[in-house]
Amino acid sequence: MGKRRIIIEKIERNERRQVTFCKRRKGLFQKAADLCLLCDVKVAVVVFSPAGRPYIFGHPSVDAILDLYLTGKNLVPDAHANAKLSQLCNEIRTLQCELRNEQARWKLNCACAENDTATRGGESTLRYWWDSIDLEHCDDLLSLRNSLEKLKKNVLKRAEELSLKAVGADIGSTSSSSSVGYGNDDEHSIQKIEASHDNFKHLPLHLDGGGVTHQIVTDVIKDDVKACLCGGGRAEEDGGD
Amino acid sequence: MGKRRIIIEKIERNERRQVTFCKRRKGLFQKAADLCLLCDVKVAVVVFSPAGRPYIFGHPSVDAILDLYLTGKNLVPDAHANAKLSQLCNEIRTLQCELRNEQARWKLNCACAENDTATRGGESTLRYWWDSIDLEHCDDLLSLRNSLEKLKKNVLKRAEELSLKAVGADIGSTSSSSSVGYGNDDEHSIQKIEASHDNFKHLPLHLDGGGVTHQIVTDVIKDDVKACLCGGGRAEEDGGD
DNA sequence: TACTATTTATAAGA
DNA sequence: CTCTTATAAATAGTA
Repeated sequence: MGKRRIIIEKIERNERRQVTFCKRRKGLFQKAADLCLLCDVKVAVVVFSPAGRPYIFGHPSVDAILDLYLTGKNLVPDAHANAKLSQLCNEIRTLQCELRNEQARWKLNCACAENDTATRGGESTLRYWWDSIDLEHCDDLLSLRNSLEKLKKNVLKRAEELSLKAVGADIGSTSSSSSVGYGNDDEHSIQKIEASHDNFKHLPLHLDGGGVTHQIVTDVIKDDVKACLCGGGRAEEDGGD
Repeated sequence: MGKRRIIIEKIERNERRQVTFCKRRKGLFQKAADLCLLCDVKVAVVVFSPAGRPYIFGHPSVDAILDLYLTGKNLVPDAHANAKLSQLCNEIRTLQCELRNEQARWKLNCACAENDTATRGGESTLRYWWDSIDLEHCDDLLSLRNSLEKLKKNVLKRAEELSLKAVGADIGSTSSSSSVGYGNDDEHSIQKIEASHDNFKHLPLHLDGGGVTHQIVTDVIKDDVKACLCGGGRAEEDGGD
């Protein structure tokens, strides 16, 4: 959202990074505040600058929310599984971000090469410069895409195994989990975890909503993505563990 | 950022609120992730849905960050004062949000009244419909503005008193605060708190950056803002407590 | 700091 | 939910 698109990676120039930190920290806190008011929810945000200086936002208060979170983690571990789901989704989102970066870098190269070609027949239904890249006809990206397909299958399978292992016994028992304010959202509940596998059928493009259930899945993803980025070396085995 | 501007207040329609919650939660987590990568900082976000379901984001991990925060709070209280500053700024931001809402509501009314007038001479250098409101010539808003001026002075004064009380003794002693990773940001440090009063000279329009130092200030602000919204009843006394 | 040109995020609608 | 579209917000680069 600036004068030009940027790659989401560490900003090396110190001063610029500092400025961005201020701007985006403010933005983040504002978003958090909006979320609180609009949806009537509790939100806590803790940010540590590189130097270790803490910045916080909390509604109704950081400490109250952290208490709630930490207490709940101990008292209602199965409800807490939900949190892990969302965390996993977020980690995946971060990885996606890195993937997008790589893709963008490639496309930047391609765009330079195609530059003259594009100049004459400039019809420009394209909204972004990388729209002109045809994923199907780019060998590098094609292999990347294949790797992602594999990745998707791996994740899906792991998710299934792990969520069964982690919450299997709890699914169906609708009680015993509303002590500290933990409970069911509207009409949905823990069963959502079961349904969440479906969301992973859309990986790697649609990760929002559901989730998976275990740290290991993250590791799998990290390895696979790494493999993808290195040229699709691994990510071949379908099951493993 | 939608088809039309919305007021930041609780969405009453249940289904719509749920949708917004999902979208904005995702957005918030995405922003947090971006901040981590771009600025190489640690971020933890905890969100509790109305039903008490927890959603979290953390980099490197929620628990690690909460540990760091809670530990630091106990061990290095003066460094932790920084956090309180940022929290205060955020509360103010939330209040500002409410003010904006009131303003928007007023302007919406005004806009309806002015509607025909605007239709003919439609030069439209205006980017938003409320740009057509002239603060100087609107009696209601003028009194609001006056109240805000008073508010600003009150806050400024309180900030001074309280930051002296809270950190006074620590200013100048540059040691004793780098145990848990807490330390000075770049070249700035606790002295920043001292300088932060300056930021309040820009209240109520520019609240980012510095901060004040105590809960009471928040209360003052809340009272004054409330007074402003009720028509500028109080917020007159300059010193008070 | 403030200012814009742009890119993002999202409120509605299908 | 998911996808699209019209708009409002956020913010990168700049003076």
